[in-house]
Amino acid sequence: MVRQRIQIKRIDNLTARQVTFSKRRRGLFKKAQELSTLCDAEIALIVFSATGKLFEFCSSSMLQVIERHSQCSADFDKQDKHPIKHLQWENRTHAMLTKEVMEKTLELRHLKGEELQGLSMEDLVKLEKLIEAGLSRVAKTKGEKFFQEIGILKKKEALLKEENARLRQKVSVVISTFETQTPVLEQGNSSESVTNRSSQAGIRHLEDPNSSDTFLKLGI
Amino acid sequence: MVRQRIQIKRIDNLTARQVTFSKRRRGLFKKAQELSTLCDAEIALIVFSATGKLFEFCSSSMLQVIERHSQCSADFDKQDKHPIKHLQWENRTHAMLTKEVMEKTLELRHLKGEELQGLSMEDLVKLEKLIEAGLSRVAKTKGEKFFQEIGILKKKEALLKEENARLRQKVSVVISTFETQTPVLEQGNSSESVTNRSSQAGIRHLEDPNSSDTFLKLGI
DNA sequence: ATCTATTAATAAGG
DNA sequence: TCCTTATTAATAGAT
Repeated sequence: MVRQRIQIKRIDNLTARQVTFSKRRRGLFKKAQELSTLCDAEIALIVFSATGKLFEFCSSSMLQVIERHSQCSADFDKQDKHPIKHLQWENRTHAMLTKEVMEKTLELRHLKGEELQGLSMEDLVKLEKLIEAGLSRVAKTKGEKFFQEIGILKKKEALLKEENARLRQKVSVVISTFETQTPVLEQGNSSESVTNRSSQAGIRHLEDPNSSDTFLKLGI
Repeated sequence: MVRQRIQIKRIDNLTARQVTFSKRRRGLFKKAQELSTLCDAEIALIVFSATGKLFEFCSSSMLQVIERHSQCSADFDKQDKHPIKHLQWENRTHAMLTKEVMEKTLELRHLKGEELQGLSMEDLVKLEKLIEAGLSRVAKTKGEKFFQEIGILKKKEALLKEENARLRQKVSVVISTFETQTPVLEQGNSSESVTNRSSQAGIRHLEDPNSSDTFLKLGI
C-alpha cells in the first residue's frame, strides 16, 4: 500500500510474493504481539507459507489457547483428537513461572486499585492498609531525600558565601592597592571597572539567599 | 502510532484499553486476511479478549489448520536430533519469564515502599502518585461495597418488620377470637399456648432492632 | 538488505 | 460504535 496501491489478490510473481510474504508476515506478528500486550488479550497466530513452512506466535502457550478455543467452539467431538498429550510439552518450570507472573500481575493490579470486584470486604480493608503502609514509606523516603537535597544545597550556599567573602576581600585589597599605587592620572577607567566588579560581587551576594529558595521548587 | 506515540505496554485505563482492542483487532484481522490472499498462505488467528470473548479468523478451516499445526509440532518434537534450537527456545522463554518475575517483584516492592534507595526524587514523586491513585480506588470500592451491604441489611430489616407487624396483628386477632368465642370452660390449655405464641412474637419483635445494628460490625 | 515515497493504521477526542 | 484529524507505522517498488 505504498509507492503504488496494490490490489488484495494473489501476487502472481513468485519473487514478489515471497518478498511480500516475508515483509507482511513480520508486520502481522508484530501487530499481534502489540495487541496482546496493550489489551491483555490471549492471541494465537498460525501461518503456513505457500511452501508449507510454519510460522507461529502465541501470547501464552499455543496448546493452551487451542485448547481454550476448542472448548469455546461447539466442536466438542473433535476435541479428543489432538488433546492434552502435548501438555507434557509444557514443563513444570514453565508452568510455575507463568503462575508466578500471573499472581504478581494480579497483586500489582490490586495495589493499583484494579480488578477489585472479586475481593471481599475483609480483603479490601487489608489491601487498603497495605497500600497505606507503602504510601507512608514512600512519603517518608521522599521526605528524607528532600532534606538530603536541602542539606546539599545549604552546603553549596555556604561554600559560595565563603568564596564571595574571599572575593570581596580580594576586591577591596585590589582597590586599595590601586588607590595607593596610582595617584590620579587617567585611571578613572580602571577604577570604574573595579567599582563594577565590586557591585557585581555585591549583587551576587545579595542574590545568594535566593539560592536557598531553590528547594521550594522541588515539590513541597 | 499517531497523535502521540504510545508505549507498547498494557493500557491501564479500561475504556481506552477496550477502544484500542476493538480498533487494533480489526486491523489485525484485516492484515491476516490480506496476507493469506496476497501470498497464498494458510492462516489461523485466535484472539481472546481480556474479558474472555473469542474472535477468530481462518483462511481455510480452523480445525484443519490446528491439525496441521499439531502435526508440525509433533514432527518438531520427534526431531530432537536438533535439540539445540528447542533448548534455545526454552531458554529464551525461561529467561523472559524470569525477567518478568523479577521486574514485577521489584515493582511490587516499590509499591509496598520497599527498596526505594535506588529511586530518584522524580521516581519517588511518580510512585507516590501511583500509590495514592490506587489507594483512592480501593477506598472507593470499599465504600461502595459497604453501602451495598447496608442496603441489603436495610431491606432485610424492612422485610422482618413487615413480617413482625403481620404476626402481631395475627396474634391479636387470635387472642380476640379466643376471648369472644370461648367464655371460660376447660380451655386453660389452649389459652396458655396462645399466651406463649404471643410472648414469642413479642420477643422477636423486641430483638428486631438489634438486627439493624449488624452493619456496625462491618468496619466503620 | 536498505531506501523512500506513499498509503494505511491508529491515538486522541467528540 | 462511528467520525474526524493529526501523526506515526507499514510497506511497494526500486536498488
